[in-house]
Amino acid sequence: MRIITNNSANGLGAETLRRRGFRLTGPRRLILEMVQGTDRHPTADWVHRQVRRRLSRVSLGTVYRNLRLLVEEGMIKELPGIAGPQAGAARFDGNTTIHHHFTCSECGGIRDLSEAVDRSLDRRMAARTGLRISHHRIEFYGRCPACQARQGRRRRSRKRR
Amino acid sequence: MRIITNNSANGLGAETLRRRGFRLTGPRRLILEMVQGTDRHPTADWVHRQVRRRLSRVSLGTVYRNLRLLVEEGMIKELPGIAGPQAGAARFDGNTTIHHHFTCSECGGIRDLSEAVDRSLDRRMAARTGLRISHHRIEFYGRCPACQARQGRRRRSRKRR
DNA sequence: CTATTGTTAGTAATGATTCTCATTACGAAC
DNA sequence: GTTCGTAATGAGAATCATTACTAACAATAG
Repeated sequence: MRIITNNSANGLGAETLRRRGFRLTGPRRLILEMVQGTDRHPTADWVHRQVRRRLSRVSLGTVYRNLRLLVEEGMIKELPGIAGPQAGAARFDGNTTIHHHFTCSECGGIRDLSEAVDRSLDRRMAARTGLRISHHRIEFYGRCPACQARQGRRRRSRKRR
Repeated sequence: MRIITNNSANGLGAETLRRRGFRLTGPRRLILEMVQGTDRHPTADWVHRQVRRRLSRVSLGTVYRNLRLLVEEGMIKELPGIAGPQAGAARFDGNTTIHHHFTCSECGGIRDLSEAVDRSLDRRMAARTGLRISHHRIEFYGRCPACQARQGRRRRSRKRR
């Protein structure tokens, strides 16, 4: 499985941003870089911790404000949260192309899948249901290699979140 | 599009419940009925309001406790939350069969789709990635008929949650 | 009947997120 | 470079969803 990283390589440069009516300030640039520079589908809190390592006075509110802004501008995406353990916190994704996910139902980790997206599925489903469909996303579930290694020996202690 | 309702029709009767070590008490029975009796993928809060109409002293804590319990017992499911407006609250589903969803990206409403699930996709993806996949779920996105009718005239006022 | 365990309402506590507001940074015009 | 309007920020309060805790009560086993 190839992990899609897709750093930097989206068409929006600093000029585009300025044209759109907002500046690429220090905190904002760092927040964007952090989300784009990882494939961990980070939470706001994780981004905050990372940003602080370089700009220590950045507040959590600023991180949230800018994550929302970047989502609105289409520069990053917000994932539908995961159910079960670790739910409750929003996850963000610097890879704005449509792609599928594999979610480990044990540890809650999410991996991008690089498999091609079947656009014809949208058309077929639209035809059958009469709905206007813009796109779809497939979520695969199972146990990730790491959790498999841990071989369910320890009877799965049910931990919340 | 057919809406899957699937009330009542799962193999677990009252005896099974008792055997499993918990009683189908008044509040608990109502909570289960409410989730199974709707296709709205309700939040805990919605269930609470409904239950109260019949048993007014039921507390919100009881609703949460029992929803989690019913999920653990496999009698209902918890959905991966939706992104964007209205995110932040867990959604539950009385239809425990694997099925796909259509999410309106405008109002956040979720509909069940009755289309067959392609199990071979799991096998193919597992072969390609080496992951152990138990199942998948397809989320379709678009605007629902109701929101389409509202024809984006009113420039979409961005409401949060 | 009595000990044990399950269930509850009510409420406090927590975690994630948003909001408010006073302050600061920036860019354009003078 | 001073001034002015606006965008952006940090800090903390407020809000929302959820969980944890507690004391009381009910069902059940022995």
